Amino acid sequence: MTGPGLRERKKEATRQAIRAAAVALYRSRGPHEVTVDQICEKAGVSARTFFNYFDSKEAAVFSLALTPDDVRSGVAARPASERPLATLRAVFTERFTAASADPTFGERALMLREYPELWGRLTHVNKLVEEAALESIAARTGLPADDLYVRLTVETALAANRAAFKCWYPGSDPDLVVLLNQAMDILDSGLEPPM
Amino acid sequence: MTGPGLRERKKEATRQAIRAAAVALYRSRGPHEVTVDQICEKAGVSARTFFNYFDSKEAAVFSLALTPDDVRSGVAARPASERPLATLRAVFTERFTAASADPTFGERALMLREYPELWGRLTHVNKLVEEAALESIAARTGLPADDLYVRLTVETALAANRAAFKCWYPGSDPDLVVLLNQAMDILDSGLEPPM
DNA sequence: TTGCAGTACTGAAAAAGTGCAGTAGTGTAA
DNA sequence: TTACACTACTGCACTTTTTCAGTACTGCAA
Repeated sequence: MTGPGLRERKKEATRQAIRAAAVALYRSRGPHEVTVDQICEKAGVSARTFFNYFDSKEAAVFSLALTPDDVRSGVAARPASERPLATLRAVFTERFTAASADPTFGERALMLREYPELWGRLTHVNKLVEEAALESIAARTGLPADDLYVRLTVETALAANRAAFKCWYPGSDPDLVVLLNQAMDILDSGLEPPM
Repeated sequence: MTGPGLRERKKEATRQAIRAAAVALYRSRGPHEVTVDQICEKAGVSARTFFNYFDSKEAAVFSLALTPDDVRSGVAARPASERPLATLRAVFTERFTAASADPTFGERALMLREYPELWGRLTHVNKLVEEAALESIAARTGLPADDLYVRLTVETALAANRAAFKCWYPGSDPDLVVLLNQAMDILDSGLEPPM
């Protein structure tokens, strides 16, 4: 009822302050002009604390809304009878809903639009997410991870993700989750042309 | 140039947060209805931390703008040739100027006006301030602390203090320091009626 | 009167955060 | 090239804050 203790809440607040400061500086000065010290000063935190939270400067900015562990535990929590694509839709929408609560989420999206060269930093993490999804769906269906159906399902779900994310304008309608659901609906309809 | 370190600044911020929360709750709920836990919750701090900063619930609210040590060191810092009343004026105005920077100072004044029964809590501290002033002025003049001139000077200065404080409406002109100076001017003029 | 709930407060241990000193890499100017 | 300044990052000692497990007091109801 009372939620997490004071310690947890303050910890999360610190993490959030660092992230917010980092993203804001990346946006206002450009990724190349930002130092750890500046982030720390803006976040009201010492450099040492910064590195207690993030392994690197980049990590503060690129910690994703969707982690491999999210995917694994999310898939595991869904009923086994569910269609794989429906499972991934549920997991992704659930994660994005949670991410929307993070004030820096929209900021980060805008940052990526403003400095597209930063997309490169995400490829590695995206690959990890994909692998997690492959493994999870494979385990659930009993198929091998390199089965065509499994691969296609995962690729398709991630494609819907990317499409929704790129169509999304943070802070304005429609919501990212709405867009993602629309994309998934289109997939469900077999990519029927929308008339 | 860079001022106190991050640690010192955060410490002061915590102290201030506790004081602000305590005074605000005293004002909004009345002194009797406030618990330490409520103050802590509002200040975003654990109960233990509260007691690391203040010996008691009351101490958070009644920590004075003018402490005995302030008086002692303040007087010692003034030139020995100065008239005792001028010394006390300087010390008091200097302290009140500093206190005005404290956002809770006006709040506390209003609290005392709203709950006059709280004045009683201040008598002990006021006595300590008076003693400090007596000792300091006595030491400076070479007179005994119970000398009439010394006593009168201290009592008079404190009276000016009280008068200014009670005439003052926090947040509006004239400033507390201005009022104190006016009171001291009147004393300097030998309590000439203001025409 | 007894028991109980709530509040003030304390001590000790663990966690979070800071300061410092130092290593390593990188760009830049002489 | 060398030298120097700046930045990223680490290890360690230290301080601050939280958590937990208490004791003591106070008002209130059975």
